[in-house]
Amino acid sequence: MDDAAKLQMYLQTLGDANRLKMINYIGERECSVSEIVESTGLSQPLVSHHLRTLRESQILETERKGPFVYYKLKDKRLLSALGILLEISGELKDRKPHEAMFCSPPWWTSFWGSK
Amino acid sequence: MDDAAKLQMYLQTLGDANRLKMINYIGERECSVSEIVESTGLSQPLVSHHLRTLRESQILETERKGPFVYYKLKDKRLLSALGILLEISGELKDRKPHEAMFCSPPWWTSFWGSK
DNA sequence: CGTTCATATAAATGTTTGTTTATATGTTAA
DNA sequence: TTAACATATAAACAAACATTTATATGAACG
Repeated sequence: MDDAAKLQMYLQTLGDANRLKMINYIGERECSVSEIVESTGLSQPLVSHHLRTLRESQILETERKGPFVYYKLKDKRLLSALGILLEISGELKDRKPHEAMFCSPPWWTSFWGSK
Repeated sequence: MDDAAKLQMYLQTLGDANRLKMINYIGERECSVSEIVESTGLSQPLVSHHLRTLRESQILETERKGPFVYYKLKDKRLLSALGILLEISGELKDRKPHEAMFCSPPWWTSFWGSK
């Protein structure tokens, strides 16, 4: 797998509303599956499925603690990149720019409906 | 359309190998469709179709000059963001990092098979 | 051990998406 | 206006993907 393919896979994985919601909720923290299920309002199997995708794309990594499995970002630089992209896309037609969501905390408040 | 949706759309559009190839070829320049067709080796209708997607996502913008239509990036910051993402994804399993493709020229040589 | 809780997987379904083939629109020049 | 070139669109098809429902694995605790 060459670098173009890696980048493509990485971006494709990011380009899903529910997965972005999850990444946004996780941020710089470490979250259990049930926490993500609850905060996103998505079904448990759906969350688990997307988490698998995110893990296989190596965007998230896991650690088991007792009965819980915790997910966190593998590379925090992702937040910077998403910050830029959010800025760019936020300036597109029919809406104006605003505070950055990604980048540095607290950016996980109020935009995605995550609590 | 809220910002989450915009970001999602933006990322989804980026997450395609052929579209990335085209963006990579265009870079900071302004390119005609036939130039892109030739450099990518893709069929003309396919290129035209992807260019439409990129234009509708407001990643590219167009200018007509005589019989030619030129496409260029609407926001050059995209290259910085892609630079970060390329760095991150390049460090993933089964391959090691290397020079950045996006960011500053000449990053459009040699990685995508674009000439 | 057997029950309960947390998470993962499988099969089934409907939708979206990329690609091809064929054709149309638009521009220039003779 | 007709011919030649540049680009765009449409229909048709196949493959990929997100989602649901149902079930399985795995850990803790009585």
